[in-house]
Amino acid sequence: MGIVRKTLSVELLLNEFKREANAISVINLIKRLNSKINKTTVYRVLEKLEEDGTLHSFLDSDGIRWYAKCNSCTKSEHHDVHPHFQCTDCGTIDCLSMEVHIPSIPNRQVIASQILIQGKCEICHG
Amino acid sequence: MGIVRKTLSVELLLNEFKREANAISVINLIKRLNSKINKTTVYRVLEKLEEDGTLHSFLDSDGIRWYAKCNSCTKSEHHDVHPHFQCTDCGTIDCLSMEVHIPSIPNRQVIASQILIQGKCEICHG
DNA sequence: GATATTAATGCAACTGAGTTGCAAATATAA
DNA sequence: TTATATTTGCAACTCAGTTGCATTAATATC
Repeated sequence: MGIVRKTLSVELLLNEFKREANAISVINLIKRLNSKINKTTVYRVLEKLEEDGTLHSFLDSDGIRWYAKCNSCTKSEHHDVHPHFQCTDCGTIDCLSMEVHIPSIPNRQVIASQILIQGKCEICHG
Repeated sequence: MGIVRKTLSVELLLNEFKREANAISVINLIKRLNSKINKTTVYRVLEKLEEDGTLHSFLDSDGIRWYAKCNSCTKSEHHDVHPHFQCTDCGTIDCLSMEVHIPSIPNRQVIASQILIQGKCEICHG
């Protein structure tokens, strides 16, 4: 159903993404907003923001859920299909603004793909 | 440390992969071998078989761990780097014997990548 | 602005995949 | 055959994420 009411929880969560260029794990968001929002609410608001096309989510190599801003998605069309890059040193994840071409596969219909690239980020690589 | 002793648990688990072309989730293996092997042992043996380069593991879009046979990996070299395809209808996952090219990224060092493609498999696509 | 309606929230308890510590069992070396 | 070191089962635990329900708060209506 997406976000219907402009509540404090929605505002606080959107704020976190305004001042953060990278993706943020749900675990981290729960910690950051610990004194202000209940963890159940964090999960529920994030889910709605994803439905709206405001955020998108994905899992890292440990199965932990992360969220990041969408660039040009809407409620009906989610076209934020890019790889995510996780630094093996600092753990930071960010969205890569590039396309990885998935070749078509005989007798199969490709609907979506999730790509997680692991390596050293700009800072830790140096 | 990998597999050191040829135990019944190792044999039973390897058997499951001998008669299965596709990947198998740990959950499924625990169910299949429920009366024969304790779940802790299933996790531990799979871990060792992965160290040996006999199996490789990955997570699906729900964060559930799956295992599949390796083709040409050894204890020291794991080069089974291929995408996995999960059918959104039947849930089956299999390894795709193709390479997806990950372009090099400025100022970053790419170490590994995990690609999960979702769509309709050969059977469900029909 | 006051009140009714409905969505959103907090809380506590739960779920389920995966892990840990330890004593008992079993494969291999001696 | 016995010693020793690995493997196993069990029970209890961890922790991310979910559920049900009563309470609170945002919006619509009067």
